Amino acid sequence: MGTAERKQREKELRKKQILKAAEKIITRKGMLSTTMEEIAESCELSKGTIYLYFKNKEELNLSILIMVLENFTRIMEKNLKKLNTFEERLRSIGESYLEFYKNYPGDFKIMNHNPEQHPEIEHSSRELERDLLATSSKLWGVVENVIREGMDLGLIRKDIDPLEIGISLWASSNGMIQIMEHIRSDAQRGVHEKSNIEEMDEYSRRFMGMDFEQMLRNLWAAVNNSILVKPAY
Amino acid sequence: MGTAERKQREKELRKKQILKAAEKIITRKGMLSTTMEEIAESCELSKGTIYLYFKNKEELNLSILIMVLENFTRIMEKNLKKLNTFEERLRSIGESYLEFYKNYPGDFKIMNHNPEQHPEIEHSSRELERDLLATSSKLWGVVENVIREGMDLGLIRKDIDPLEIGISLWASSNGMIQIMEHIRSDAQRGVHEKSNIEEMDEYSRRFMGMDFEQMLRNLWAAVNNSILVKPAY
DNA sequence: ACAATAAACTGACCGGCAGTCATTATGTGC
DNA sequence: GCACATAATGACTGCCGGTCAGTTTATTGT
Repeated sequence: MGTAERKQREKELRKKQILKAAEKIITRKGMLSTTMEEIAESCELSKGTIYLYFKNKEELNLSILIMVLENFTRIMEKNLKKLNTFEERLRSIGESYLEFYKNYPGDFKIMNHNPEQHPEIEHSSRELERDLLATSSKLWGVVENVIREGMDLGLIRKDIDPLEIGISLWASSNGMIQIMEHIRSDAQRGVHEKSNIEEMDEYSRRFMGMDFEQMLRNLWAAVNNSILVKPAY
Repeated sequence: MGTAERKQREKELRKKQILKAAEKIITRKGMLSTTMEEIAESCELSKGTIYLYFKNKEELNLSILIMVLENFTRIMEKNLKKLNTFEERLRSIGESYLEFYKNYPGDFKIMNHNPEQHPEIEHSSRELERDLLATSSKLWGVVENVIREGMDLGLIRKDIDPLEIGISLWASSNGMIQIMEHIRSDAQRGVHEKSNIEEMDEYSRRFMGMDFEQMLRNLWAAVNNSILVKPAY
């Protein structure tokens, strides 16, 4: 009798529906401003029902984060598949990141959202934690593989850890974009509609006299240069 | 008659007292978990009074952020003054950052706290915005000056923008530490007491098999190498 | 077809917190 | 010691995350 299985599938489906609906709102309003009530309304359920599928708001947010990370990894992998030379592939990682930031600014913000810890509150399920760790590990792994590829080709110094480079690139990109968000929000607190690269560029130029994308590319170049056997000065 | 002036001074003093008290709590509990009531209690005032000195919680948080940034800039400048050679001074910037992270983990968290924007809510005062921008500009400026010094000595390539390097270093360091916080909080959601370098290192080694400080230093080296005239491989 | 049982769903309610405001207390000038 | 301004208060409002007793809907056994 497949009823139990169908029930299970339906339950998973509902969960996905809620996640999708929540993502839609959160990408517009941000995690903090979005209320559980709003999410419930948008998928035509009551607030209580949401809590049948997610223990609390934090778990819901975490689940969305996992979804977004998976999505980004997919994009990055898709872009990598199209390319043949190692140089292109190394460059492609940064480009994917920038592309994601441009095309999905809301999701990007989710990706970089760092939840504040409340020591008193009971923490989210171990399972979800493991999922998140696994998902981000997979993401870094993709970068790691490209670096490793470069090592095999003798193009990248073998005395460094490929994962370390992956994380460095990732970290510095995040940091750079965050600093830009900071500058933008300092400059235009509460007035803007949504994050986009043109706006970012404008502020970047206005306040620091330089192009944002160019800065990001230069930073990547800096990291890349230091890992290549023959740096391209 | 100096009464008005004294009143003014007293008002400023109160504001500082509130800020100090708030900082003390926030460094322990974080910005989100700290309530206005708690802050009020800790400086023996009522909640309403706090709102006479700060328009809302966001403005209070922003004022604290400015205070923390000023403090960090002071530390960085103090460390720079002690050193004579350019190489030491360049290195010192990164070390100051790490030192601040180790010694004032709560303040460090404030420094990296990115407030979510609520478009509906009226934004904070223009004056405060300008203060924040001026303060962070001053911070980057310190880095910029060291880079410029290196250029004058012919040790740093002149075809790059010193401010850009300053921001890059700052951004990548922030990003790196944030990613570590992420990993740590993924691994140990809600269980830890407070941020400290030993704990960070433990997680860094456990999950990525590498030392956190070493990673940070390597990242700085990467950026530095790409700006030096003769990279030190 | 229908009762028994389980599973999904609801929304009124609770507690906590940001922010408000009518009222009270304190200090200053005359 | 009175008039006035300024500082401070805390009860109150509205919002939101989270709960739970009760209701609706689906499934199973006979």
